[in-house]
Amino acid sequence: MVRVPLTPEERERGQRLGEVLREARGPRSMASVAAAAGMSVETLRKIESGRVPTPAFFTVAALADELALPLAELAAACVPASADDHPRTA
Amino acid sequence: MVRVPLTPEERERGQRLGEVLREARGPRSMASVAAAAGMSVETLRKIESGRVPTPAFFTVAALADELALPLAELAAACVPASADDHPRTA
DNA sequence: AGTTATACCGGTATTACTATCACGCTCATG
DNA sequence: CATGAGCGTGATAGTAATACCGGTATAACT
Repeated sequence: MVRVPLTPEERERGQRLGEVLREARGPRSMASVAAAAGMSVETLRKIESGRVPTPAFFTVAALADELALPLAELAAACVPASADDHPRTA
Repeated sequence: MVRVPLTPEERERGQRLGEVLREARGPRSMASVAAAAGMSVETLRKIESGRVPTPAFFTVAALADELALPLAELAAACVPASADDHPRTA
């Protein structure tokens, strides 16, 4: 296996990412946000629904910027809080 | 064309991303950073060298976390300063 | 009823990312 | 000289992201 398929954990993480983004979009339409962020509506829909669990960095960055969502907060929201991979500051 | 190839601008942006990451890695070896961030050394090398201009969001997030680099700063460093895509506050 | 706007879904096409392998280069050390 | 660590490059393989298309459903408004 050259490229390992996405694990269920990664897919769940993608779902959380999508939920946070949808939350942040609020009442705005998918079309306007997608256009403002420079991507197709299909892509935004798949990201929000979690069907694209690991979007490109700049895709997420453009969305976060457009939605005034801090990137760090967005990344942190995707980790289930107890799954800390760097507990050296704990 | 269903999926548009990456533009030269996107590739340059990827090169800047790689440069910032390499800068942040400092004297640490690629192998240790890649292992700590959960990816192969080849992947890290390609990202740093800009040969992978648009890595996955969580790949970059893991690297930034490992290198103690703020995600927002990293994203901001990839925009050539004058190319502001949201001049509505200007 | 017809139109418009929004959103969801499946399929399809094309490109890009991730990983492994293999080889070459440089430098330091024995 | 041999060896090893670290970095670079190319080929190969397999999965995923992005975009376009057509169809469907719901709600609001004329």
